[in-house]
Amino acid sequence: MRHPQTTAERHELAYHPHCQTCSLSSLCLPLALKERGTEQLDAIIRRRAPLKKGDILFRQGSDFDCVYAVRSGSLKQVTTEGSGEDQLTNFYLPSELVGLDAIDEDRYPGTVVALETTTVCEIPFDRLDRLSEALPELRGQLYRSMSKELRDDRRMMRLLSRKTADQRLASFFAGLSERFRRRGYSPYSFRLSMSRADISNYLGLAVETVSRILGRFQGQGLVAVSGREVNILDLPALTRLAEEEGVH
Amino acid sequence: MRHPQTTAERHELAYHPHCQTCSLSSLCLPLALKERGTEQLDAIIRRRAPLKKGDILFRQGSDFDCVYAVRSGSLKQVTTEGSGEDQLTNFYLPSELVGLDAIDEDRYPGTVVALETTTVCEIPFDRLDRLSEALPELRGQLYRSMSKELRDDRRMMRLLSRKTADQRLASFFAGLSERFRRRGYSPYSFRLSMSRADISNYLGLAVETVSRILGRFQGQGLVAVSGREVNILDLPALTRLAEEEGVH
DNA sequence: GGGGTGCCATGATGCAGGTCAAGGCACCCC
DNA sequence: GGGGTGCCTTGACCTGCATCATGGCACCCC
Repeated sequence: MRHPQTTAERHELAYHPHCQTCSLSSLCLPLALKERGTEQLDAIIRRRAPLKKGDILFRQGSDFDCVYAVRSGSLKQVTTEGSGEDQLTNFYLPSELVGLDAIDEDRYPGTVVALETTTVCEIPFDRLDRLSEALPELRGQLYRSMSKELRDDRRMMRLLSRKTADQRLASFFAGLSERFRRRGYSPYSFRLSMSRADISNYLGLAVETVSRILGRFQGQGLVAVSGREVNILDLPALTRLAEEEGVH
Repeated sequence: MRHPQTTAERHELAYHPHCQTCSLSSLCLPLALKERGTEQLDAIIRRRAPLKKGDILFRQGSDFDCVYAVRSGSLKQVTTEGSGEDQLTNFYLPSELVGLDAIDEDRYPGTVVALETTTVCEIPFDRLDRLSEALPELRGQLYRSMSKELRDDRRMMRLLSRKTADQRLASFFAGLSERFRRRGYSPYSFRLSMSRADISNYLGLAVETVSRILGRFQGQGLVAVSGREVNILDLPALTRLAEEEGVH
């Protein structure tokens, strides 16, 4: 994804790698915390060397001990089951928490891979849990993060079971656009960090279908796509298309 | 769903309607709690009059204040979006928690309806949250419940995006069987509390497809179905079929 | 009994999107 | 330059499942 604030972030990383000064604190875990709480949270967070594109944050089946907050870049979660093909279950953008679905079984249920150069904050879950005892706001934020992920999953199920290929792609772009907007980036112009194959896998379509529909959208003046560079030309129409009911 | 313990449960309801004596305590929230904690949890739980088939536990969009633990019976969660058709996102069985996906937005994201006579325990979330401050085991159990639901959702996404109609139905029956087994009921013989329409909606199929495939399964000696009465004849084969990779 | 209603089954037909195959373009390394 | 590799696009064809339509059965109420 594009990083208009790259320079600022580099500066911040070098000099104040703390929640207090992180540009994401209003979206991320510290959201509801007061000064003191943020400091305490900060104390248990470990920085990690940036991941390069294709680097693995953790592997499916390995022991769960940390959740990760995305600081910059993006990742995908991939689950392999049985003799089967992979299923891409999620993309993660800055401020989102990775690994919450591992708490229950104490093992990560999928492999998480960086889609580009990516930095994350590593948070040992047992310490986070203990800290959430003393900080009701942190606890609430954790509950909310998980609850939001549940809601998003339900939306995804709806997409997969009731929407046509066109609507899936429209939803995907509208969703990305919205996520960028909330993070302060342009909702109209961005660079995809994921390949067509990733998108099609995530949306439950064939790569060819994604390609064709993107072409069609282009023809209809909805978007302008060139490789991974995306310009959304008619967001309202895209949103309308995404919300229209499936033909089922 | 069938209730071999109905008499015992009625007895329990009348005389000791408490977590301490609930037959589900080893599956439900009190799972990891000690005596003392169970009592405290018990103190904030409200009983509710049993719901009859078709009764609504709460409506989509109404204010969130409680989560509910299913005590007996079963429910479905239905989400209506836009101008559209309903999407059935979940079935809930005894010991499962309903409403966890409402925390984030403070409104229930779907309507929850009883599929048969159903009793639930009503738990005000703010009090549960506060109690989870003092009881780390309760907190852990809450985190685990949500995490498990996240994992189940991912499995559902996989089902919806990669599995054929046959595999979806095989997964559905194998899953139900497993859930009954864990609750101490027969994994081979049970009564569906949901209609074919519910099943097809949940699995992202047409009712007709469900009907046809059930017929085929019957012919193959996998199950014997008569109305809502189900006998699983070859669970291993069903499981194998469910796990086979989609043809995509 | 007759007719209404809800739920399920089955048959005929069509289409959205998967599959297979081939080609284009950017980039890299020898 | 040439050839390899990764990623995307486009075209031709085919199939799994939705859709439409009809009928059966159980149950209820008049």
